[in-house]
Parts: sequence; structure tokens; C-alpha cells
Amino acid sequence: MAQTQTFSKNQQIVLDIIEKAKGPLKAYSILFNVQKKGINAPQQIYRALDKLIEAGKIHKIESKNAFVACKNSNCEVSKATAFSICESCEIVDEISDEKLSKYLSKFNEKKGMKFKRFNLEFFGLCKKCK
Amino acid sequence: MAQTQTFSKNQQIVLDIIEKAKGPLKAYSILFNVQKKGINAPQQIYRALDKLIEAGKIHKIESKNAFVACKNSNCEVSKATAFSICESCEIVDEISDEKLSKYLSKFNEKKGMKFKRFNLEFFGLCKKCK
DNA sequence: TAACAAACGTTATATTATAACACTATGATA
DNA sequence: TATCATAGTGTTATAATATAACGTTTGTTA
Repeated sequence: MAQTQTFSKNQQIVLDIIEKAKGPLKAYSILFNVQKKGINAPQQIYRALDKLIEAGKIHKIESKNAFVACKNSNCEVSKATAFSICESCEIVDEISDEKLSKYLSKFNEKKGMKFKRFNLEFFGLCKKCK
Repeated sequence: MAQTQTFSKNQQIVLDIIEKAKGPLKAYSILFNVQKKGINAPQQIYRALDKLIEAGKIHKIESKNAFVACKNSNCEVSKATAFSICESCEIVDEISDEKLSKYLSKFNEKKGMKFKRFNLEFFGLCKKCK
């Protein structure tokens, strides 16, 4: 059983906002949302984001430079992430598909590289938008 | 058989540089490299990059904000991309694995989203670095 | 050749992210 | 308890990545 990690003040503020959000948040939109709480500079956001990613509590959607809360293995560092992204409404969902995850975790390249981590982003149209 | 596409002057300049490069290039490093050829502004680079991506001649490595030439289906628009990225030496390779590609192209999410495209990035240590 | 689309050149600006430095809290341990 | 290391904080400045907007030029095709 993974132990519950405790976070610092700023880290918790940032985590709370991301967890409450309905979709991915950008660093500067987080910043604007926490200025009332005394966080004034991008550095403070990015530092918190770094820690939260390291802890596996959030993920970065690379193609959007945005951050979402982890919905899978809540207390575990995530090394295998997959997302579906609607190109119309921009909704993002984390994909939790054990088969897919296993398949990719076992995947080995021909050139002898040892993989530690992967990130997969699917793009298309969601049910509503298609 | 896919027809050979012709590119405009700037597009060709940018494509040439990316194809000659040994690894991913960043937009501004491309810019610095083509200033002798009369390209002065980021816009000109980004516009060319957009067209080349659209044409499937190059790909963007999202986690690095960098661009590489396509090494697979040279004349086809790429909708299924996979890369291996060494976290130590930062070398990037496009993965051409038909099984993997088929597996992911056939993958369907439970929520009924229809995928058009995916991008997969593996991270680890290459043969030399491990 | 007229009309349209694509590409170009340019200036300005927006957005995303990091560097660097001094200070503060926390917790381990001598 | 003193002191030491580590992580976190706050701040200013700046770097790196990307797009907006506008007018001009070039290339295609009706």
C-alpha cells in the first residue's frame, strides 16, 4: 500500500485547483487563480507542478502544455500515461486500460533501449462532437 | 503510390535543415541557422513547420518542443507516431513497428471517442547511456 | 488577364518556462 | 538545545516558444 504523501502549502494549493478543475489547466491560468492566495510568480507555480508531477498526482498533457490530476493509481508515481483529447471541444480524459498499459510497458524497441516511462496522446472527436 | 509533394522556398529550406540534422531541432535553432538565407522571423519558421507537419514530412516531439524528419512512410501524412527518447543523451528515434502501430490504430476507448491520430513518446536510456 | 489562394516579410506581442539570489521553515542528529 | 542539511518560499529578471495582424508578392486557374 502506497503511503499518503503530504505536500507543502503551495503544492497543496496548486493540487487543489487542478483536482477541482474539469479539464486541463495551464500554468498561467493556475497562477491567475491563486493570486488571491498570495502566490504571485510563475516560479511558484512551476515549482509546485514539478513536485506534483514527480509524485504522480498530476500529469502534463504535452501537446497542450497543460496539467491534469491523475485519475488512476492515486498514490503511485505514474510512469505510463495515456490520454484521449478531443480536437473539437478540447476535453481530455486519462485512459485507464490495463491491457493497453501492459502492452506498452512490455514494449521493447529493437535498438536495445530500455524504457522507463511513456506518454501516449490520442486525438480525435469525442462522442458529443462527432 | 503517393505523389511527391513540392514545397515552397522557405518550406524547402526548413525541411532540408531538419532532414540533415542528426537529432530534433528547435524552431529558434532552425531560425538561427537560416538567417544567412534571408529568413529573419520566427513566423517564417513556424509557418513552414506547420506545412511540413501537415504534409507528414516532419513530426513535432511534443515533450521537447522540437522537430524531426519523418523516417517512415516518407510520402504519407503521418497519423500514428511513436518515438523513443533517451533521457540522458537526448537522442530521439522514430519507432517503426508495424505491430505497435496497428495495435494503437485499432485501439478504441470505452467512452466512444473516435481516434484519428496518436502520438506516443517512450523515455528511457539508450544502449550507450545505460 | 482577372480573381483567388498560398506564401512571404515584417513588427509587435503573447505565452510558456527558467535563472538566480536571498530568506524561512522543518526536521534530523550530534 | 545548537547546528546543520534540506526543502520550500518569495521575488526580480529574463529566456524560450509561439502567434496576431497587416500589407505585399507569387503562383494558379478560370
